[in-house]
Amino acid sequence: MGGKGSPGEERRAARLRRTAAEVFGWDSLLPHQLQAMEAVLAGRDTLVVMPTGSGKSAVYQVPGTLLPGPVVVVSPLLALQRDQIAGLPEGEGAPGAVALNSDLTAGQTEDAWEAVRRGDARFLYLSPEQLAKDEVVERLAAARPALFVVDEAQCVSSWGHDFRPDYLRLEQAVRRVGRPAVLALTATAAPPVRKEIVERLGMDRPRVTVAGFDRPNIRLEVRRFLDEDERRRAVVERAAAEPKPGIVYAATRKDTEHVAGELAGLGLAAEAYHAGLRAAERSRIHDAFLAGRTDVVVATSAFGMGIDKEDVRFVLHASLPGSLDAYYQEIGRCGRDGQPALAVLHYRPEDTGMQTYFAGRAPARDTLAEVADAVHDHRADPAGLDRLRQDTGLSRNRVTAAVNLLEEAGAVATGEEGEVRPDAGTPPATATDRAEEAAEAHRRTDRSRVAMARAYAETTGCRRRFLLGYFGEEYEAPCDACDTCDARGPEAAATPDAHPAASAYPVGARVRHGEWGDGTVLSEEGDRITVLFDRAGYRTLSLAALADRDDLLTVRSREGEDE
DNA sequence: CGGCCTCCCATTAATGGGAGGCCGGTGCGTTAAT
Repeated sequence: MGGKGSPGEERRAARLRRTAAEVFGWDSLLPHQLQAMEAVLAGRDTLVVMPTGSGKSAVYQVPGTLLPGPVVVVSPLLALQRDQIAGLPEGEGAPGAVALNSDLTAGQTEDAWEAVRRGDARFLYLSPEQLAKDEVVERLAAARPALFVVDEAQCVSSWGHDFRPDYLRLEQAVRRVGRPAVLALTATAAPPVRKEIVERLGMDRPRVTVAGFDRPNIRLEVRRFLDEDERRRAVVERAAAEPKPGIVYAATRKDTEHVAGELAGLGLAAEAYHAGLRAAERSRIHDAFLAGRTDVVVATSAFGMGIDKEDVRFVLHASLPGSLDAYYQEIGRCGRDGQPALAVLHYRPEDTGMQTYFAGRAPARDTLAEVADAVHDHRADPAGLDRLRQDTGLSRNRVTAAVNLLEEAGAVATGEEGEVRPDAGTPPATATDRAEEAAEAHRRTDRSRVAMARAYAETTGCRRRFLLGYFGEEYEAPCDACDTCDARGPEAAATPDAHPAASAYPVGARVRHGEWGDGTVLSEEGDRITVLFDRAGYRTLSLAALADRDDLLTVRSREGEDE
């Protein structure tokens, strides 16, 4: 930033400003927005991490209007696709948009493609699953897209490994449609998540724009409980007492019903929300909340994406979330108007049990072996995912997840037409072993994320400092807006004095540990540092112990240096 | 891994306790049955 740039940059900035004003009616662009838009317009791969409501969509909409071809936008929810299209300007000079998904009849699908072909639809919204279909990829390639956008890009990391494995196959899709520039957008991504997004999408030396994470108007609290009934009572009482509207996140569908029932019994307009409800019921609750007719929605993690409501006053958690990535995303839904808001985590040590269970599910060895065998059987004439599914009788998702792991293990590779080729030097049994190791590494990482969420719940230091440190931002405590800063007073809560050994392991340094391998130093809190190991996940290490054994953790390079 | 439900048993007949088993979150797309 700073206004100085090459003549090319200046010209691009001027075009972007003019388009923003004339087509979209936006008179000013934020520095972060403009910076990312310039990179996109110049054809660079770009990663943008910016809070919801700060104009993230504009980063592709404005340059997308100026680019010479259609813009593919991968979006995880059909409801989100509809919202995005509804939010685009209409009228003369405005770019058209279509969504391609299972809502459409065959005729509507043809009409949509025709609109893309004629250039009437400049933005084309798709789920990652659509891009798993050869026909869709071929038609897209023929349309010569100028930009490939991945919205809610944290899904690559959070859903790609199991729940929606097509997220890990977007790189193939990008290549097959002609390798346009890639733009990844997300509101919440810790450094390792950013790294994974860049790697998994095959982004090339991307321009990275990260807006500040701190949300100073959100007060942070954690309450610890031993007894489940006491916790539940505390959640209900707090939700009843605080200014409305608010959201309560619970771990299970049953819990949402239970808490919503109790709140309704107190006379509040409270609703339970989870994926087990019928679609009509879900959208009714969603709309009522946005319209201000609901006091409290008690929900599982299903509720949230696409909630753009400014005046949410609190987000309570009725149990430990699976990661701080998820937690920060969820609490980020309150206080968007800048007015005081509240985030309280109600925690029991037992909560880690269920989160670890959720984190612990990897494909069965039998599944991996069957898929590895099927790929090997087709080595003379490599098969696509559909054929592998027929051969194995496994579900589409399972086959895709297994192929992803085999590919990560270097045992198979996907070709230009979606065909899966075995590596000639890797017999199926070896491929299965290696894929299993890759799955185990993901499991360890997921479990270490649960451990980090627990560490947040149990920290005695400033909560804001802990959270921001997780997202790679240094913060000088006290924040004066969290329970630990309140309890200890400004002096006690201040950033603890660094241990003398801390300077040996600066934040961002790449390190190697005797047992856990390579990793990155994420944060330092007094006498401890937290390191994210590539294979072993998050670990907290005592600086005193490290000082005693200076060969245990060695620094390989500092931040910004090449290894 | 923990919570919750069911079942069974004991026993001042209607509840209480313990053991065992099962379930637990996110969405797309496709398809079969009305």
